[in-house]
Amino acid sequence: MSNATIYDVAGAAGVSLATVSRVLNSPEKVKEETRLRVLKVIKELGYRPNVIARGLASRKTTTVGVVISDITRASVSEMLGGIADIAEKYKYSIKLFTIHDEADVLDTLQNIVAEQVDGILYLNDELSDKDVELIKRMFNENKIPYVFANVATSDPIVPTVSIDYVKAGYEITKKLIEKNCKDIYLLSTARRYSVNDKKEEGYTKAMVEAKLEPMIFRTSGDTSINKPHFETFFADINVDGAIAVRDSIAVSFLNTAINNGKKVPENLKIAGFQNTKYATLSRPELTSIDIPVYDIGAVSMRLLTKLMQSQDVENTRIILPHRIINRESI
Amino acid sequence: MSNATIYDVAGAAGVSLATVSRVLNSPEKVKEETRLRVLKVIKELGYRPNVIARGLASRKTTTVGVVISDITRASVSEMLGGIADIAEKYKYSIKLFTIHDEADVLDTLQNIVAEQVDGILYLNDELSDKDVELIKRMFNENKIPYVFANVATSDPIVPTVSIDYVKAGYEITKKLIEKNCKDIYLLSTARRYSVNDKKEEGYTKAMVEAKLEPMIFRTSGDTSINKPHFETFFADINVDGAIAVRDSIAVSFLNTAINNGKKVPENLKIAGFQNTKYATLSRPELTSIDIPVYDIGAVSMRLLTKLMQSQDVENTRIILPHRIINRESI
DNA sequence: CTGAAAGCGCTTACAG
DNA sequence: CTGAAAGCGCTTACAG
Repeated sequence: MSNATIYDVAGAAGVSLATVSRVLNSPEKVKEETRLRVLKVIKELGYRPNVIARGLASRKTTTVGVVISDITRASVSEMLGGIADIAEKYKYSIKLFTIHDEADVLDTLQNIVAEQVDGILYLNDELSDKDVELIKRMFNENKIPYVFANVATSDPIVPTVSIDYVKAGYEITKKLIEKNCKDIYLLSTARRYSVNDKKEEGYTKAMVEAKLEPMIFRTSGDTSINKPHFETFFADINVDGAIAVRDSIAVSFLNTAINNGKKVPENLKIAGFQNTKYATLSRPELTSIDIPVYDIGAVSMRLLTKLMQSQDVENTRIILPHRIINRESI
Repeated sequence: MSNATIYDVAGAAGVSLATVSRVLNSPEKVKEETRLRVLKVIKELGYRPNVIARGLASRKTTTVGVVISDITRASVSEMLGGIADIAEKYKYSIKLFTIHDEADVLDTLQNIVAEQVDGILYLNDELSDKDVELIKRMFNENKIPYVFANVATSDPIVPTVSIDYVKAGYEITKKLIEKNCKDIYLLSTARRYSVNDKKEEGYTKAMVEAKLEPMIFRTSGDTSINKPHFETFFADINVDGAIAVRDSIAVSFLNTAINNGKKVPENLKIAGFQNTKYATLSRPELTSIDIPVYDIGAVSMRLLTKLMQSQDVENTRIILPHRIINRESI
């Protein structure tokens, strides 16, 4: 079946292999009659150019590397969906790379470069500015275009697609304040993610503006760990508002609150981040900030295609809109 | 940096490029002294072999293709995690392919073959036996090893890693029957997935054995669609037990039941499939069948590595264990 | 143990 | 518009 090579096609069509190659890559240079004949043979033989050989000869692999740190996080698959759809549209293949240790990040990056991808998409929300600097230098040295997706960096040069997490944190906090909450906690993660830092920044700004004291409670994203944390929390803390950096944390907090006799939203208002299925499946349903994860993936990939084709890009720092989805918990 | 080629290394080490290649691929054939010298130069120059050139010359790309139909499903990312971990261990790269239309499946498969991957992992739970037949033939013709992950096929030849969905469906139904439920519904999807068919098969078997009438209610996985379905359901149906093919469907059903005055588990018992976070975040917490998604990915990938290296594999149809996680909803 | 040479399946100037 | 030839960066028999 499709183990025919370009020589087989050339032979059967009575042309040289150069002409077959042109039919595929710059058809306008081939006389229509010849082109049609070659195309016919290609179809009959089920010929598909060997992508590897083409990659070596042309020095373009039409492959992008997608780098992910924690692949098991739910939002990743949705973002991959956006990436895959756009990649397909522009005929790029996707190679997946996972990074575990901060330790071997450099080694992994070198491997990725050796894989000869035409561009790189870096998905990550827990990168420090130092990491970003390292990655940036690495890719620049090898002249390989890259885009960060859903990374909150302060570097003004790095191509990024994200939302404005500071603003989102600010807005949702403001909303609770307007509803007369005074003791508003931010439920964040013990591990520092750059995007959570931004949410905290927005939260803190709103609190300080309202002359309220910012209070950040750090716990784990793992329900079995945060549940006991929240139990002790309710034992001795006054709280009438809470914003969690993830929906799942918000729902876990909400359930514990109800167990402890709190009425939501009457005397405790809760909001989450990400607007996942958790938000609609909780009782009461959760107000949450919708983050266009699919779009972040798709727009990143689109931006990367432009960069790979050296197109002029007016803006390499793209902020996508978020919005608050109002439900019953506020 | 790492734009050095094998020629640069050979030159700097005073050997031929063949020797450099041997140091990398069959070091035992090279005198230790020479090997050490070459290795030193490789390190100094930061040389990494061009993966594409190697792929062309050796006809092995050390890349596996992972084919996914619905990439946005939550279980996919966990399965990818298992795949990625094992792939890394055995030094394989992962190329991702998504299939949308049943229509162009053949075309996509041909593309994948043209990508010269050494093996293919097919993740899918909605394949018909006819599709499986097609895919099988395609890959066999091109002599490319493959494994189906989480696919329920009846074909006894196809390499597969999955759980016994019939048994799981049977066991959970039996459990409800033992708890004296009589009117037990299976909440399944309108769209037919092969794994859901298996769950239905097990459910039906248990019901018939107990001389109860099997009743399958088909709805959507989308909460906004199934919620109104469930509202009308409760308007005129007697039910004291329900098994949903997914946790999210179970939780949606559970919430609607409670809204309609049902007491769970007192007069309605509910179970789900997959044991996701939804199960622990619902009130009451959901009893669910745990499916080792990460393991399915990891074991599939491991099996594929064996197949790619033409190792003798005693068993190419692997059934992983599942178990019922008992919580409050039963 | 090592090197010279052919070859993997393409692309792409260079002639004509 | 088309063909002959060099080359992409490796691997791998084949000699020695």
